[in-house]
Amino acid sequence: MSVTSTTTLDSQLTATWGSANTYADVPMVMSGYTSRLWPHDCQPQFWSKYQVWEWLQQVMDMHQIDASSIPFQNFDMDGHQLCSLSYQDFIRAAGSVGPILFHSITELKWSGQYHVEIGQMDIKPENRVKNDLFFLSVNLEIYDPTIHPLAPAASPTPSSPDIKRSYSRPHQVKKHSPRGTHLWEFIRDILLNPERNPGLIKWEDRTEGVFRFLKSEAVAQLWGKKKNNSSMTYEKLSRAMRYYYKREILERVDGRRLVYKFGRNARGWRETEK
DNA sequence: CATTTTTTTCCTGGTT
DNA sequence: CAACCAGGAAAAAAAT
Repeated sequence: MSVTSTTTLDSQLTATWGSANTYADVPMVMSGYTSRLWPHDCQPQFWSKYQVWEWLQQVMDMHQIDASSIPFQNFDMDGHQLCSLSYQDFIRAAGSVGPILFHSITELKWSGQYHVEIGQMDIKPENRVKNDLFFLSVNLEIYDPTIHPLAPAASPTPSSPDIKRSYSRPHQVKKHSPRGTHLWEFIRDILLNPERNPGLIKWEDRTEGVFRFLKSEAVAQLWGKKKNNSSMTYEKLSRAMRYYYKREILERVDGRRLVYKFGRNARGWRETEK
């Protein structure tokens, strides 16, 4: 293969997101979206201890903070208790990471849209480690816009002995697509996180679910980063996108290049989900 | 561990 | 010409 354009998208991306990813003290406040996706009753207030644990892991992951830097024991509580903690409580419980956690939970509280699946979750410590290594191995230091609030994120799950699917409820969560590891979800999550989406993809028609890639190669690069595949290209990514037509996850939009449209089988992108 | 689903690679050929 | 779009094939990766 001939390595054609080796234009460093890295620099382009890092330049765009720049230092915004260094969380000295909660810089960007996501005041952006007012969406209320996922009508799930998975608001932090109702989280189980286990879910609180997951949330912790995810936040740590997305900020690339070593999980051992905060005493998890301090968060041995359920969602209700977690939500009642004050900013100071967070500082006390997690030190310098406190603000980040506080910011995260605050966001989740008012937007009530996290969506963690308590059903079946593979619980393997290895996954955690694998994820951490993944992040560490990534040369780019860009902030992955897809791992925030509504994104289930790549991080599968940490291990937690007892509390597995303890949560009662006749028919557990029916969803069977954990992590947001699918391409279309990745794309969706970028669209849903405008604050951290430096013009990579843009809504063309928000209510119709039409969007357009502004920086095709950059998105491919980001996708590749997530899949730990540095040779991802838009050419290849787009092939995968085209397979979604058949499954009606995407609808074809011809004529306009780099434009796609969510189909009836794509969920979670509407501002006011059913 | 086997099967099925998704994604990745590669490619030929057409289009903007 | 460069950058896309369309799909077919086949292989690799992920799920289940």
